[in-house]
Formats: sequence, structure tokens, C-alpha cells
Amino acid sequence: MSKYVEIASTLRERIINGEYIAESFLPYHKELSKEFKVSRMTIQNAIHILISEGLVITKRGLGTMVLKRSFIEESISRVANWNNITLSSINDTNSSKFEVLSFDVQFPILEIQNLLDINEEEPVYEILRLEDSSKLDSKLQRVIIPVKYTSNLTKTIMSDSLMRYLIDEMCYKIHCVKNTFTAIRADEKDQKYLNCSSSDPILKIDQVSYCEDGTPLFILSSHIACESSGYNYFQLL
Amino acid sequence: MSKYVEIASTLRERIINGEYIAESFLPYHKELSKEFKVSRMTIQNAIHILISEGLVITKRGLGTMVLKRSFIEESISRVANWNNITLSSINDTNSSKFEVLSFDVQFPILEIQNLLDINEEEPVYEILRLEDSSKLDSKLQRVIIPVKYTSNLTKTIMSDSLMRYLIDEMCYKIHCVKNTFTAIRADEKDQKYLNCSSSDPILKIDQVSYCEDGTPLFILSSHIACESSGYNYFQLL
DNA sequence: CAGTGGTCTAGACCACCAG
DNA sequence: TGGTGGTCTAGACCACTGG
Repeated sequence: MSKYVEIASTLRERIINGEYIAESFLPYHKELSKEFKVSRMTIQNAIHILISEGLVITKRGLGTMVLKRSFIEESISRVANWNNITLSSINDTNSSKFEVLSFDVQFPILEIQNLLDINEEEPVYEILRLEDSSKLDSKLQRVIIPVKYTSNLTKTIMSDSLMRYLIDEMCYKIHCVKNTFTAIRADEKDQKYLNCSSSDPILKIDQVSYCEDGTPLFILSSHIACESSGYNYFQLL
Repeated sequence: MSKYVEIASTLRERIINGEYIAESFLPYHKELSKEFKVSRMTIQNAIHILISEGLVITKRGLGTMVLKRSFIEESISRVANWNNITLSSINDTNSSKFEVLSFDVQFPILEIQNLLDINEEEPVYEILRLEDSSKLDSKLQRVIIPVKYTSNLTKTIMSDSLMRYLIDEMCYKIHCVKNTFTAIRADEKDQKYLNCSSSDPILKIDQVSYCEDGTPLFILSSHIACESSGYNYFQLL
């Protein structure tokens, strides 16, 4: 096995064992290259592995920091890094336009507080929007994002791609997106806006987007009627 | 912008434009380092980017090959590379045991032929299995894999993790897994094996696993009853 | 300012593949 | 055997960070 892979394994164990404490810095490249008796490039390759696994982040002039959330999230689906533009993979696509059904600011319930790592006194935007239903596979989406991250959010922005706004205008770097999937029965809003009956199955996709440092940035919950449109949205087989 | 990122962009364009033809080799490191007037390491870094994007693969002693499927599959979800063991992210987990309900060899229908890139004369295993329903969230799975890839498949293997068998025993390297999601009404088999009614919504996950060179290896289609068990399986919000 | 990580070089040795 | 990509080195310069 190559040196840098072994070094990465060693470092990974130390992180998991708590030998390197979350939110604090790893030893610097120079120290590590002394310890393992390799060149700095080899250390860097090892650390690249840990970065790609979401265990650490590095900052020039600062060091390599162990992340909080780190090794727990197995089922995380990483954002594709395509030509240096990070894009959400599923829900907030380029071309789609949204009709904003409601636009509120609220204090978050406990569930949201936990998901977004905020307290009850930090207000959040809560937006309900409907994807332009000219296409068969329209989506009903609920977006929740703390006001402190984007205090000047508008309906106009929400009728377009939120993800693109956060990346291009607000200069956030989305590091990973966690998606969870459920099938549910259509609720009242689904029936009203997605034009389906109460017995129709709905695909529910809940998405949390995280920044580079592991901070949860926003929640996007989508409802998709797969059958009522006579069209199996994500159907493959 | 750093050299290797720019070089990667140039190479990517050439691949997309068809300047470098699919299924054939890129110029060798040495040639590229002459063309761009950089060291070989810089070329290698550039090519690493293309590898991570799924555009090319490299083989020692051979070269760097442009992949077929390549840049098309945007919504691909890469397999997490965890401690040098590639694991399926969603469906074929470590600990679960399966009851094999049926185990057949068949000639594939057209849909399967296309998905697995095989012709009608190449037989496939078709297995129906039920995840140990001691847990609330049991799954009904259909597995389809060409006989030519694993001629000695058994019920015993299928009652365990197929993914692990293919990786550990057959030494396949799974490069990426494409998942698609749908919500459907419970069909007869779902009602029978997942203990639900005909109006219950079912989460259907269809998964195709691909080898390093882009060959589709097998299909795994899972049905999950999210509500009947009183338990929202992938529920988050 | 000193120290960090990011990039880059020129050269080296190795494992692997084809003929 | 000769050529490929994979790894590694020692040293270099740079952009960025904190004090």
C-alpha cells in the first residue's frame, strides 16, 4: 500500500478516536512530514483523502481543521463538482421557475433548530413554492433558511434558483448535500397544488445543504406526485 | 487559476468536443507535459480531476482512456470511498440478511438489455428477495445481473450482501452507482411481503451499479413501505 | 512579519502492460 | 524489454492568515 494511503488511514483513526479533537487543528504539514518521515507532498496527498471524505478542511495560512459533523454521515451524497461550479444534484435545477405561494419569517420549531444547528431565537425564512407546472412533473417545495445567512431574501430570488443565488451572489460554498427520501400519501396542499387525490403516493425529498465547515445552510423539502401525472418521475425500471 | 485546473478544463473540452475520442487513449503524460510545458506531476493533477468527474480512467502500463458514458450522467451519485472499501450507499448494507423468494435465470427484456448494455441472448439472474423483516423497515428487492459476470451465483450469496460478494470475492471495482427514486402504490407482492394495503405508498429505489470502465454490472430495485410500518423510513423533516 | 497550505519542478524508482 | 502511470522526494515560490 502506498504511503499516503496509510498515512491517511492513521490520521483518520486518530480523528475517529478523538485523538485529534473536532473543531481544532491537525499538526501542520511540516510536523507530520517529520513524524512520518516523508515529504510534504506525501502528507498533502494523505490529507486530500481526508478532505474528500469530509473529515477535515484546510485553509491557507491557517491549517487543517477537523470537522464537527464528520465521520457520522455515511449516507451523505456529495455535490458534484463540475467545472468548478458546485451544483445541487436533484432539486433546485437551472431552468425551472417557481411560483411563490407563501413567504414568511418565523421562529423555528425544535426539529428545525436541530437540523439547522440554530436556537429558538434565530428567525428563519419559510417559503412555500410551486415549480412551474407546465411540465408534467411539478414539485411543491418548502424552503427553510435562517435569516442570519441571507437577510435580504426576496420573492424574486425564491422564484428562481435559491442554490444559484447562494453560490453566485452570496458566495457560499456548498460542500455537501444530504438527501433523504420517503413515500407519503398526498396531503391537502399536495392535492390542491399538484392536482392529485388523497390516495396518490407522493415522493418526498428532504435536502439539507452544508457549507465547507459543516454548518447547515438551509433545508429544502420537495413533494413530487409521481403517478397522478401519469408519469413516473424518477422511474427507471 | 492554477495550471492544473486550466489544463483539466482544456482536456475536458477536448473530450466533450470529441477531439479525444471515447474508448481511445489520451496523449501520454510525457506528451501532455511537453504540450503544456509543465511537469508531469501537474499533468497528473489535471487528470485526477477528470478521473473524479468520471470522464476518464487510467491504467498503469496502458494509458488514460476516455470513457463512453462519461459526461452525460449528471445525476450520478458516486460511491463513497471509505477506508479503501467501496460500499453501496443505500440498499445493500452490511448487516442485513435476506430471505430469497425466487431465484431464476432468464433472457432479458429490452428495457433490461438497454440498462445493462447486453443483448437478448445473454441470460441474466433474476432474484426476488426480502430483507429480514424483524426490523420495521423491511425491503423487497429485485436483483438482475448478467450470468456472464458471475456464473456461480447462489441463493446463499443472495441472502447476504451481493455488493460485498462482487467486490470482495469477484474483485469487481464499483466506480459509481446511479439511484432513481419513485413513489408508487403497493402492488400485489408488496402487499403480500411488506404487509401493507393497496393504497399504501411505496418508496421505490432503482439502482444501477457501474464498473470503473463504465460497464453496467447489475440492477437492484427496492420497494420500501414507509407508512404501513408506522415508521417513515427515510423521514427527516 | 513568520508560518501556513497550494502549487510546481526535475528527477527518481516502481508496478504494470504490451509485444 | 521499453513505455506507461503511480508514487515519492527535496526544494522552491506563492497567496493567505494571524499577530
